[in-house]
Amino acid sequence: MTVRTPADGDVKLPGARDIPEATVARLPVYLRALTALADDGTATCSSEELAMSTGVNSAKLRKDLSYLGSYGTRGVGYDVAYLRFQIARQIGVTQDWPVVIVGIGNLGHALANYSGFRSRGFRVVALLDADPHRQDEVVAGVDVRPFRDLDRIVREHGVAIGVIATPALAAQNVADRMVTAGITSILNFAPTVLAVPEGVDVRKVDLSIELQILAYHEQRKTGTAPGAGPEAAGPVALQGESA
Amino acid sequence: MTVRTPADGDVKLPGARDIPEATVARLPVYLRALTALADDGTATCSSEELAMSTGVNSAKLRKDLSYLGSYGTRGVGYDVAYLRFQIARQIGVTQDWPVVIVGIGNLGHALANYSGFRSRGFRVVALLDADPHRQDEVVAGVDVRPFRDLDRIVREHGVAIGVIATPALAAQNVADRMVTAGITSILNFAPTVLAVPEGVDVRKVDLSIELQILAYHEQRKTGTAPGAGPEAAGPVALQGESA
DNA sequence: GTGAGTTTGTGCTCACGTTCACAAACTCCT
DNA sequence: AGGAGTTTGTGAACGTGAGCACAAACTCAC
Repeated sequence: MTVRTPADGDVKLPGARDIPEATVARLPVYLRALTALADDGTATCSSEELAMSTGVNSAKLRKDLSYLGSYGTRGVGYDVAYLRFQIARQIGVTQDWPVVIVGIGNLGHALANYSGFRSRGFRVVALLDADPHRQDEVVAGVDVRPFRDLDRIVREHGVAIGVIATPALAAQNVADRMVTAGITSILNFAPTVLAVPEGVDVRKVDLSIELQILAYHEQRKTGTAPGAGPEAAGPVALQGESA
Repeated sequence: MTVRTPADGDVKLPGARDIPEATVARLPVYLRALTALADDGTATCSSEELAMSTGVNSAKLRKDLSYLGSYGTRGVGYDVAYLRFQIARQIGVTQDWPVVIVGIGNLGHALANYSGFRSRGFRVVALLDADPHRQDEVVAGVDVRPFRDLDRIVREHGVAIGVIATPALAAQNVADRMVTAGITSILNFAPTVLAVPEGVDVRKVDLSIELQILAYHEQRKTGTAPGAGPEAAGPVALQGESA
């Protein structure tokens, strides 16, 4: 459809048009579904089928894909392998991104062992922890290094993405150090709001926030109170008025 | 402002007006910030201060809070303890919700040990795993039970919220069993799209999707390729046309 | 080649969420 | 008491996203 435009001024590189944020968030889902189809040996699929297995509306899916380009064939559908590659290219996971994980507690262990990283475009190049007691360990084939090695590791491997799995109190300091080292994208599992300079992206994953959102809806579904116990109930004014 | 409406038909219970989804997702963030302020002994805070520490726009914050009711004082700000209670009440975490975690792998361990659950309105009443080898273990003071006990545990404790931390292949089956047992809210860590009946809420947390979203933006910032290596570059047609 | 059937790509409309900007309501000082 | 300063609550404008519905473009059979 870029071909259709009669006299368009801006000459963008092909495939570099800006994709809506909501669409970007769904592309990985499509990518995963397409990978599953490819593994099953399916060669072609319609937007309806793909929509079914990803849980989105088929019209929305087609519109999402149309932002990448016109990669389907009317009357036929999408070529699974081809579309898969195009999405992977747009996301940028045709090659592996080196990542560092900071904080090797329970969660850090789980992340380091998560096989989905490797298979989906990421490679853990280092596990860092400030605690010297942990620095003997070898987790998932990668040995734990002292946190002060961050700069060197980031430089050597060209790391752009960092994962924070530390307690909340350490997170901001870790983030600052990451930014100084040259990391520009951070995935934060610590329950804190991080302050970072312009140009650095932060995404946050927070377990208890997710649960609380569920609790809100759950409360609306059933009466009010959780569990089987009796309730103290009552809106109870409790008004304290400033101190 | 409900008072303002001249002749409104629907008589809702006070505090039961419907809150926009985007606002609901931010309430837990406000709650956490207010808890921190209360622990510091702060009695009062303005929307500007609260906005600062939660990383949102102050106007948005005020509008969010206005959906709960009119709990501030003009010229003064919000009473920390009072607002905190009101938000907790709206979310429904004034009492603890009992939850079950299914799948005690690396991630399950991390979740079971996560102290933020208990302190933020949730109580892990059972850890379930289908693997008999794991059923001797005691994790975080809770012992691991066989998955088939799900129904009984849900019934006994009045569990409404379940967490899935199994491999992708097992997730749908676990979800089905949860729904049958009476669970109506599911937090899914497995990288699969779950099919559930109407009335059941599912929230998904997917590590590699988060990383892929970061990768997309990272790719736009720097040139194109990740790491320090040389690039194969080129948009390369690679057009395969069906198989 | 032509017509019937299928599936994509997209214009349009509506709903939701964000942000601005300002009146209303409060405190504090004189 | 009154005015200056502060902060909330919200109407209104704007931007983004979702979904419908349909023309355009393809395949296949004859």
